Amino acid sequence: MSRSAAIFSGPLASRFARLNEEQRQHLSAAMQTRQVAAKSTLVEEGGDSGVIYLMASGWAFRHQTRRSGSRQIVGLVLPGDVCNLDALAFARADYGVRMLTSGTLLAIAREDAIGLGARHSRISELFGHLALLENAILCRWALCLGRLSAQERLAHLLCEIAARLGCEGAGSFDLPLTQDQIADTLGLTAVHVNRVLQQLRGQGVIAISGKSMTILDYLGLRAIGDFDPAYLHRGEIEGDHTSPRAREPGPRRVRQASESLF
Amino acid sequence: MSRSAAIFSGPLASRFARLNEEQRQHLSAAMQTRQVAAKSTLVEEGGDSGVIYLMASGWAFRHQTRRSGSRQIVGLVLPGDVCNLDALAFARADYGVRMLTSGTLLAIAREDAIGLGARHSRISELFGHLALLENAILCRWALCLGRLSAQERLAHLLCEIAARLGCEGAGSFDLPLTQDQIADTLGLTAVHVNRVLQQLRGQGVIAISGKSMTILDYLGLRAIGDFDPAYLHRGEIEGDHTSPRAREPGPRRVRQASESLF
DNA sequence: CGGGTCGTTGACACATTTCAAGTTTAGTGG
DNA sequence: CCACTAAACTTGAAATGTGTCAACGACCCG
Repeated sequence: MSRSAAIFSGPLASRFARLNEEQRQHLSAAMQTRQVAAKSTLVEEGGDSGVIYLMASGWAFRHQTRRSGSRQIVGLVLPGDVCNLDALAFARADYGVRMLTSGTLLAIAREDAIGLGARHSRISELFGHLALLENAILCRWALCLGRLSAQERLAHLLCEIAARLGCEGAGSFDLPLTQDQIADTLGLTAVHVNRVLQQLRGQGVIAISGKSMTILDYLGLRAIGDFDPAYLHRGEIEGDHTSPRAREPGPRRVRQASESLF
Repeated sequence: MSRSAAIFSGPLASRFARLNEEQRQHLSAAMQTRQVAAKSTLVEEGGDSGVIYLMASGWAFRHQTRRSGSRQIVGLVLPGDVCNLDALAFARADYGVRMLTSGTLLAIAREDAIGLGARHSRISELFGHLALLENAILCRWALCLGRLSAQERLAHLLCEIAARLGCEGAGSFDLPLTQDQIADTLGLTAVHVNRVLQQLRGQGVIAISGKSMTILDYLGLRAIGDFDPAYLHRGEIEGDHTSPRAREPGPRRVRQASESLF
């Protein structure tokens, strides 16, 4: 029966579409739902990562801190994302995770997630793909941090958020980030983020009222931020079960080293 | 038998220490050795990623390019690393990979690697851990790019390279990067990299002659770059088979949702 | 009503870039 | 082995994007 359907609803559903009902049952049997408040800390930087969290609803961010105190946000966790995948490999968290909004999490013990991965190749494959998707996003962030101007970075970030939320094109969404947090994401200061936001407003590509961000000219914003959504690989993880046979475990011929790979 | 011992020698051995002889046999049966010249392109940015490369000896870098032409190096591939792990998940490469030196690669067809991962949970677990290790490094690079000064970034990069090469403490190693490539790694210009290198030489923490980089004062360099090697998780991936039983697939009790995870 | 967080604005400082010209080094062909 | 060329490295002066410091206003929540 569809107990799993109840848990994997909304944004989580598409991320876990590749699993069959049985696999989803195994996962949901090991998971617990938890409501958390805005600003609550899910994972302490450098702390023990005994639990892995899935974001069912709400936003969070991953952050690293220097001894000097300055902070860099190294990832945004949107609905459907895993908060701390790195717990699968490492017992100690490299980054902290804090909620931006209140939200609903699914929690699974680290050892249980590892065990499920070991016993179900599709689950472990899914974890791997999610990790590689995070890598792709981090690579792009490195490009933005290293080679884009402040205005370009801001435009790029807004495009990425819109794309990951699935609300591309002109439209509005709630942006629960303070200018301080945007600055820590883009490697800028809050003062400068403020000025650049007003530039973008002045150019008529975005509009802001409170926490609500409206993209007035999506193509313009894309052009400013040099944004190409290919790196997000949307549809590649979610929709892959259009050809599920090719991925089934089982006897498979492995190419011998004598044949040419080149 | 120990054909795999011949293939997984040197730096690759420690990375694959977690696999048993049988699993290494499966991998090596699907792999081919290839010698490549310096500056050769392994993966084209945006191109098809049909083959996954392991670096047995030599250095390479991963890079992404903007439409404007400016380039960011998003990863260094050192001996023992996988060049393009992302091929496991995506058919199209997000980044290009080019050799810095001549080198020896082990190549495996994308589908074969996926198939091996599906049939051997330890292999797929290993892939996952390597992906998460890259993730940890990328997070740190984001912190460096966003929040460190030019001198700090350069010191941090040199510390990271020394640590990943396993030659920590004072010592020399060949650094096959041009100042241009260092600049593209750190989000700076080559001119500025040159100036900062000379600052570090003036402070007596490093010495350069040709391609040879000598760290004269490792602790000083660490202090300048705010470097803490914890994020490299050395020993955690390689040495994990101190407790291999805990990782064996097989019957495992999964905590029920009624128990508390919190 | 009060206090803190967040946003806004201005003037100034500075790290890094840009531009430009040289020098050294490495690679290549005769 | 030398001559030649391109790539890599150096150095200086000037331009500029972003940071810093400081003050004030708006908003929210208790």
